[in-house]
Amino acid sequence: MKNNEVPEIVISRLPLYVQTLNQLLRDGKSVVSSSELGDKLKMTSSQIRRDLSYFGGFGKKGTGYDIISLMESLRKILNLNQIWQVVMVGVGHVGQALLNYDGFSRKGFEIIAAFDVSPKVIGKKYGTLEVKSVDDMEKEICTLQVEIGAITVPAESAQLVCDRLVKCGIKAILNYAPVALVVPDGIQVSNIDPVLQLQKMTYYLK
Amino acid sequence: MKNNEVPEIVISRLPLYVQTLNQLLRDGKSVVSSSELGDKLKMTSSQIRRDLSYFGGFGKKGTGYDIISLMESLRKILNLNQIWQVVMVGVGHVGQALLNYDGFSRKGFEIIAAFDVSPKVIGKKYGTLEVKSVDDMEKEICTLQVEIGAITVPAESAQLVCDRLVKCGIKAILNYAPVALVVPDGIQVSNIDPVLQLQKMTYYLK
DNA sequence: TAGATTGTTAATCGATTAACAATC
DNA sequence: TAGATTGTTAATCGATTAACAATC
Repeated sequence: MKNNEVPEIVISRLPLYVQTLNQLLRDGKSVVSSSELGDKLKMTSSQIRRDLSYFGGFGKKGTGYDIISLMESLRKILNLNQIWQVVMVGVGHVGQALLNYDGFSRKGFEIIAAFDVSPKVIGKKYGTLEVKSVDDMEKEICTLQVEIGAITVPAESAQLVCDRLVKCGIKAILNYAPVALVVPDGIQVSNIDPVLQLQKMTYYLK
Repeated sequence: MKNNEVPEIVISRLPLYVQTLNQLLRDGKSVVSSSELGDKLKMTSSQIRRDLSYFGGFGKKGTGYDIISLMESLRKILNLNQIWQVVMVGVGHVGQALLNYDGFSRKGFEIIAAFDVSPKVIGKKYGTLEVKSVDDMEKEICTLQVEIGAITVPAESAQLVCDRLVKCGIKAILNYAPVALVVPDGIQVSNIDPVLQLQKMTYYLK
């Protein structure tokens, strides 16, 4: 790490730890060692202890980690003890699947607004949420404190939508469009493109 | 790298190169240098040249890379010059979105069978594809030469579905369920979990 | 030719792993 | 106490970058 920042790759593993701890908890366990956790995640116990040590000491020597308290610590580090509001742009098939996906809300992410260009979906309701015209996007969200946006529009319009979201103060973007978005420094982008994933797997096939 | 294998991280960048080359082509360019490509992808030109050099020399000194021929070479390396058949299990909201997503077929991935447990969707047609009962999965696909499976079932049943797919000869799995699947050596798994992506971004927010 | 850019090697950087003293 | 496992440091490993000769 450059100064005293935690490497991004370490951060990206924390949600996996939370997920696995949850699973262990559901299996009825209450304590776990770094090597058990490592087995589950196909990682070395060293790496897990090293990762955690960036944030402090969470275990008890000779015993391991209390699952609930470790999970709580990690959730606090990742800012997961709050409900994060999300704005969605594009209510095609992917957008609709996301609106219907309860995993979002169960994990603390709430879609509070959805926009589209098509009169076919504008006005449509998903639960209590009504799809609005993308023309009204700035008016609707720039005053709110939303920090997360989901882009589920076609590739051609993704960059434009992205620019507009950033202008409205969005700081993190979940991008479903198959394009590499250009954003200013300090804006997080996560790309979800199943085709890229498939294309790297086919290298190993045949 | 251990022996003479290409590092996985290099492989994972190749589809991005293909994507960007496509974009440049659409913009009307026919030649690109490693530094231009690096600018687009926020990478150093060194890294791009190093990555490509694992597979040979594709450029011309003093000039750069012919976009079409580099793209063609990369597509061949990734085995993208064929149509890959995909079997899908789970036709809920996510599965339906995938069935309706034309990006799959446009990029050479064809969903040839879809299975579900629910009588509500069994028999339903998406284009020419009819959803079948998951009970018939083995009967339907074990004899085929499909190598790719998409798991779009709830978390609870994902591992079971995964085991059955592997038994049918599936070698690569696109997993939409929020669980870490356990698979035998040599089976590729790519996880698509938007929540994990969101959870690593929230670390940097607030 | 002169300028540009590749392909490749060596240097650097960062991440992972091994080892072990501390201690529950 | 003896056994187990943490937290941390040092060693190792692998990936990225810089540099440059080759050459289009």
